Amino acid sequence: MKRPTIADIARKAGVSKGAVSYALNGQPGVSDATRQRIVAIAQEIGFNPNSAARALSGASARAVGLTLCRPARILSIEPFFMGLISGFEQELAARSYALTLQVVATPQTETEVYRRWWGERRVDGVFVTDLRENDIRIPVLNELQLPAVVIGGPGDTGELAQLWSDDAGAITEAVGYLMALGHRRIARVGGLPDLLHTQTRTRAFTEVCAKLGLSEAITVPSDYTGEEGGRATRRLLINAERPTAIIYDNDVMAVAGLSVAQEMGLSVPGDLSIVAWDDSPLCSLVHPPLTALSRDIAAYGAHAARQLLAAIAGEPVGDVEEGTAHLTPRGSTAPPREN
Amino acid sequence: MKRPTIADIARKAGVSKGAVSYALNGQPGVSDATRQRIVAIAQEIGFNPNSAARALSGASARAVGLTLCRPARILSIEPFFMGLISGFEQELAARSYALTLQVVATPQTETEVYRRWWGERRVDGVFVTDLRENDIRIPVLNELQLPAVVIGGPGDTGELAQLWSDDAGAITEAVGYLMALGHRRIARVGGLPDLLHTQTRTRAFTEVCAKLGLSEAITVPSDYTGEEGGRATRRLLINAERPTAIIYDNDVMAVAGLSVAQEMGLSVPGDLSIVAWDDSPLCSLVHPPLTALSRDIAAYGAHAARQLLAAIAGEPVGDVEEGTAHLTPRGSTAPPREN
DNA sequence: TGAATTTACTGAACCGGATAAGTGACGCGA
DNA sequence: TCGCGTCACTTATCCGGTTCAGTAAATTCA
Repeated sequence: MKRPTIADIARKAGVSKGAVSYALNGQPGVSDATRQRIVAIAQEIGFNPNSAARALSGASARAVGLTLCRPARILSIEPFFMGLISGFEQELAARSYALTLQVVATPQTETEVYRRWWGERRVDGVFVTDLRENDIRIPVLNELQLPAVVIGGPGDTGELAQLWSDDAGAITEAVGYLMALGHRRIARVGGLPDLLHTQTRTRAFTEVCAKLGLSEAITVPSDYTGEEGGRATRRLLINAERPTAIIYDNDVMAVAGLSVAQEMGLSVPGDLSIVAWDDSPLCSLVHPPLTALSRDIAAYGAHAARQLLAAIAGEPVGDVEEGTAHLTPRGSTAPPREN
Repeated sequence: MKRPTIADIARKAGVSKGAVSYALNGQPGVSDATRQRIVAIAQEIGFNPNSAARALSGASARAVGLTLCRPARILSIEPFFMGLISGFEQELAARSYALTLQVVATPQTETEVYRRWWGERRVDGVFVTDLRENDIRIPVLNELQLPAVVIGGPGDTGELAQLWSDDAGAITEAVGYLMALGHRRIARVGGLPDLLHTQTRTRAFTEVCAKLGLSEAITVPSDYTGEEGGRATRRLLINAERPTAIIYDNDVMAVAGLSVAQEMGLSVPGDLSIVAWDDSPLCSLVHPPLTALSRDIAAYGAHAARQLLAAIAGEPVGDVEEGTAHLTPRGSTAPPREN
């Protein structure tokens, strides 16, 4: 089956290729009557502009890219990215931009993918997640002048637009809530320590605990996997002075932590309260359901997509802080047992 | 920054554009010495062929598409798709094919996306998941002659290649195992009933139970979500003659089922054994860890990608049944308690 | 009424590769 | 030594859009 081209439309309408192009793109240079005739013919024969031809003649590729740099077994279970992607799509689909995905092993490979995409003119811009300190991807993107939105800061991204969520506010709310319940020994199982937003959270956690008079605000670094999250929990709970509440940097680790606590014979929330950061259906699935810091990840992604499209369009795009996650109390938190 | 083109390379090497194209694509028509010189220059200036130009001059778009038709909240937590995507990427990245993703709401929209992708010449082929009975996507793909691999059959797909896993074998193994433990009342919480592979599983479950002499092999339909899985579990367990073992069509529902059982005061595996279909890290996270039907989903995806690339290359591609999932016994299964 | 401007187009160049057709130079067999 | 085939290229065309320069007709304005 042959794909219809603007030449086909031009022939049918009895005009030139150029006129068809103007008509379909809403450019001036054709009369309303002709435009309507051309649009009708395009509709009728099911015309879709060849994206390659379009991209080649200097216009945009109408595609944006996302690289995911996590091992497959983490990606498969981590709800965050799929939520983010769903959010991207809401905006992208509406303007018929395609999303190109690539799973990579290292940040080094990510920069290579950016270079290739740029060279191939495959994408008009990219989403950057998991910002690190002195992130090697940032200078590459700046050098290539490839529009990008960086998710997971704030950090030093040069000219690139950024989007992050108010992690300090969220952790203040969580710690305040646990203290109001009567907890005094609160620990945190953190995400990958080299990610910038993990560092932001750690700093905020330490500060807010200090301000509220909690002497020992321990953060155990972890890596977002259930195994590590469980291991970190075990380390925390074998202490004589074990915490009465633990905040986890993602839901997967929180579920693992819950499981470890139950396995050690501790009751949740009686002996240990648990708060999960990011509220996926996972949190409501387990028993007891987990108190979580909820934020609308799809909305977060949609916002990022709008920013990226604006950056691609050449509009000035500032850095944006998304709203604070709010606490959704469920069965995993309660006042600590007197002992 | 200007992208290097073959014209730049041609100028540097003192040859024509055509020679460069032949040299870089391994075509005959240039001497080894010249070829090496050209390749070296391309390397040096970091040349990547413009994908649009390539696609336009009749070659392939070097991209394949995947549409995902599940609501965001299911996608985010369902580990299957991310595992599949990781598998796709293993093969695609190796041959520098891009993966274009689109999240859609209905199968109807999927067909529209296929038409658009075809018209735009954006992809060379597509992955089709969640095959249904009389699936409306199949005739569209056959009409467009768009290469495709259908995952989740077997079913009637005309000329399109198919890949499915041996669900009957897997369920035979699971039921056999539970019977060997002494279970006689085994139920199943199924996935979306209109998906073909769910129907295959249901049929196989009924058959194998009948063959092994289990009179009541109930399948409760569900939709892969935790909520529905939990609800279905509750319905099963309030029966006087409640099952002593339940097989779930995915891990999310199994986890939810576990949670419901515990909430109802039933011990797992003492009062109820649980088997999950598809073994994600989720199964090892909960307490007790879930016995699961494990299959290598990434390998499944990689296999599908190889098939799709072969179909795109015009090679004959037959239907393939992937290996049977094997049972990984964990703490959620045990002999039923005497009562 | 004639000149200037605007409208509604057409024709052709261009983007950057792939590729068919053409062209010398060279080697080799008769 | 002629003719033929092969090699190593070059030249030119094509893919399907976008866009700029040009043009004839219609309209505006003095």
